[in-house]
Amino acid sequence: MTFTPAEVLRDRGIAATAQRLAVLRAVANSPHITAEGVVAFAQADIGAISRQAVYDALGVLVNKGLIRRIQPVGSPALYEDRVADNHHHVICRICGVVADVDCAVGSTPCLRAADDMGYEIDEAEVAYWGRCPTCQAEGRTTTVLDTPSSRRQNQRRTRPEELHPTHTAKPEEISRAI
Amino acid sequence: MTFTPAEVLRDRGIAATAQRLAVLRAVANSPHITAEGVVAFAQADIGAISRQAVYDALGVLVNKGLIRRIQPVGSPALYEDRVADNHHHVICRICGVVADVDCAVGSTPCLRAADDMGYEIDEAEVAYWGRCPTCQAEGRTTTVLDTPSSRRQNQRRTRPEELHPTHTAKPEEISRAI
DNA sequence: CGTCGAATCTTGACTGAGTCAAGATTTTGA
DNA sequence: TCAAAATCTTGACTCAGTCAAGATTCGACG
Ligand SMILES: [Mn+2]
Ligand SMILES: [Mn+2]
Ligand SMILES: [Zn+2]
Ligand SMILES: [Zn+2]
Repeated sequence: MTFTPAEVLRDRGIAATAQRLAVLRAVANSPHITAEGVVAFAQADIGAISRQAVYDALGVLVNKGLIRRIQPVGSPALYEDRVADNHHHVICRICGVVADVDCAVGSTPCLRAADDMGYEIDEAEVAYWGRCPTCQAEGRTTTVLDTPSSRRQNQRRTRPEELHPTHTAKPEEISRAI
Repeated sequence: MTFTPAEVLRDRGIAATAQRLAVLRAVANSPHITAEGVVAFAQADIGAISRQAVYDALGVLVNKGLIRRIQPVGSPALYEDRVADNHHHVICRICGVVADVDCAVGSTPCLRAADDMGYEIDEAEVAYWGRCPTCQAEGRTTTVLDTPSSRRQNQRRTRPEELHPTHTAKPEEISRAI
């Protein structure tokens, strides 16, 4: 037995409104979509929906585990319906495009810190940073994500590893890494 | 030979202004401080400084590698001067407090995705999520980070793993994890 | 030392992404 | 069917940060 989206919503204990169903379709249709993107899609889909309703729907759908919210630095939140698996995201430093990646290290990689500082740790969230195939092909080496004022401060060609020093590694170190 | 902060700044090719030195002192004084925190500290320190000057200074100091910016979800950016090593952050889901953690898996953990999607990956950024010792001691189990509207939607006791499904693991899985 | 151009700082308006609050509408389960 | 609860609409509002233009300061050079 397969369930309609409306049944899935009621099963989770929330009302199956036209707005929520439209939001669900928007997210299913375009992975890593922004809230504004959902607004546009859903308005085209069902004719009208308020921005607040979209934010509310995205919020409960995230809480109920039907969709996932990711919040890359420097970008508004993105939503996707790929919730069943463990996956991370790789973000292009140049153009900001986001892609899914599985993690190499088993099913719960990096889920232990060297010293947990007394915290009960239940999740390790990983964001990979790099340069996407398109930006490589176009030979782009400067970010288009910087603001004009930071670009002013930063006339030299910025090498990415200078921006994000943590866990920076040379290619051969990457090969060695577990 | 040890260098004065002013010398360090000039060495990196930027002017040693009173504002930048005050920002540097603010960050050195309180790890994981917000920009607003820096404004307050620096104003007490040198009498007056504009908010824009603080943002500008934080920006160039980050670009020059003298300080590090971290941007936890749901929090304004935080700044610290611990830049020499690889370290990550663990964030309390209940109260939002941030602590430093080293990563367990060698010096470049998680720096390889299963499939790099054609990206040139140069960094893996890890955020650990959990419950801090204080919140454990106080027996707090509900977030104080949610907004009122999301709290309205979310009457049941929220178990953290329901909020952040990625890399969720039971304790025994954590023990098994590399 | 003084000077001068570049770098930096101040001021104040402005933006994007998201939230709040109150009242109207819709959904659901009895 | 019908009311109570949940949800949606509207429009103001907030927060963190950015923009732009002009004033001030820094520091390399003479
Ligand atoms: Mn994804
Ligand atoms: Mn830190
Ligand atoms: Zn790109
Ligand atoms: Zn806490």
